[in-house]
Amino acid sequence: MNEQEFLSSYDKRAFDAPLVTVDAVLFTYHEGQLKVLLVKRSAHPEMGKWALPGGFVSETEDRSLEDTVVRKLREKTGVIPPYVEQLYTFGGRDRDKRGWSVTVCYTALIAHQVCESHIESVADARWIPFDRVGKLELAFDHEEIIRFAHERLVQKALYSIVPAYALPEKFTLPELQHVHEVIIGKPLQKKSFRRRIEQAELLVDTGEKRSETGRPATLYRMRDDSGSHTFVRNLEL
Amino acid sequence: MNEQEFLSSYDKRAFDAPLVTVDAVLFTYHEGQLKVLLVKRSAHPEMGKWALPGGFVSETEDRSLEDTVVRKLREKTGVIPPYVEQLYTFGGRDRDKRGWSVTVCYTALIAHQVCESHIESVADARWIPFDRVGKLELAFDHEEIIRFAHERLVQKALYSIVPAYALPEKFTLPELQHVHEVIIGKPLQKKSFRRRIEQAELLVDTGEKRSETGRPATLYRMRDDSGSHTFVRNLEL
DNA sequence: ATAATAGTGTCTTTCAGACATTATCTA
DNA sequence: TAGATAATGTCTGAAAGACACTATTAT
Repeated sequence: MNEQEFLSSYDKRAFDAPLVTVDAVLFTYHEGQLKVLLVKRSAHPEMGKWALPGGFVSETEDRSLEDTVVRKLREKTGVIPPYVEQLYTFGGRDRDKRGWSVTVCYTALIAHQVCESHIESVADARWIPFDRVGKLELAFDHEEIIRFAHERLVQKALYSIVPAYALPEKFTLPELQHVHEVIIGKPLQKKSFRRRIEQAELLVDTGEKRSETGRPATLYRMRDDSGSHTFVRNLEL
Repeated sequence: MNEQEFLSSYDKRAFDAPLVTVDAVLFTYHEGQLKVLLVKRSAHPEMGKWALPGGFVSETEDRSLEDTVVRKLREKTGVIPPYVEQLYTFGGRDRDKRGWSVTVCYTALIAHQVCESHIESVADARWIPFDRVGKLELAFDHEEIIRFAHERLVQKALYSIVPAYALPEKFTLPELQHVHEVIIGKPLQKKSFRRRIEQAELLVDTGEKRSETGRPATLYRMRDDSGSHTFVRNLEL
């Protein structure tokens, strides 16, 4: 038998295969807090519980796993988040009552403001403060997944400015520092924080200032590639 | 309908699901080189090409994805590698001619010596120098996966001593440094390399020495948790 | 003694921590 | 002018880079 013959006689459905889903831990920064997007399950199993946005791969709509996660996130937020990165794949016999299952999980970040109106229009989606995730009963192993995503995000906050994707296009340095502080749960040295970002030239001065109370702060914008920059030395935990 | 009723009437096979496989990039250090374990495919598709060790999840044998990868690696090497970590999940419509597929990939490390005899007994498995991977025509997207695993391993070599898992239980510091140098493709400062390992107390002096030519080198053993230690500062790339 | 490899001493450089000081706004 | 917040100056400390030097073996 040659490969052509093999492929034309091959039937994927003849084998037991795990369920495959894609889930996203979408973080944002709002009202001084780190928040996670959760969706109330409207179908069995685990109906009524809060869960991560996600769902099954569509063999017709999706060419890749990224397509799946982006499609799912756009359904809930109305936009494509500027930062989407694969987190980890959780798989096992017992994590879903329907049978052996695999979920490919992503971490995503977005500015609260750009999806606020759309999320309010989606009845089942809500931003939940990260601090309160422990108080909810989440579906499947989604609480574990959120904790895992958070741990990874803490590391990123120590050696990159990836958390900037949780802010609007223009933001101030004190704002960005506060996002980092909220993520890692500890205050940072203002000087150290600014110095490393300046030296690596990761932000562009927009020329604008934002004034609330006190001295107005400079508004910056990320450079195109500054999300992928990693400092050689971590901030202290 | 309640959840019980839902579950008893649920049929996984009623839905189109991607193929799910698990693959491993198993590295070792031998003859001064970094090598990768490859397996010659004996079945369609891509029959005859070199591929990563791996295969389908077994719903009966495996309780988790780690079970699958460990089972597959033990089949080829005869032992369970001391370091197995999830790398990335590659998925898409076109990566496997059988249809939409997902492969959950792992990076693993092992000492050459502990599996040498078993691999020689497995007709289809071979250690390939990492440098020569580009010259082979690999199955599926396995070359891309190996490059990805290597990039991740380079990072680990800069901020951890994870590469030590590619060595036997007892090894010398110059040996370990050379593994790091071969991985990152660049010489390192002897003093810097030793200093950080000593300060973090990651290795235990076995009291033994190894003598080849020149001054005998101290033989060390890893501490139980030293694989998970990360230095706060990277070595220079 | 020489060659070879292991291991140390020590000065320089880099960059984060600490924290005082100055700058710029509003009320 | 006082209060608030933004931004800087500058000293200290920790850890890596560079590279010369010493130590221990075999021949």
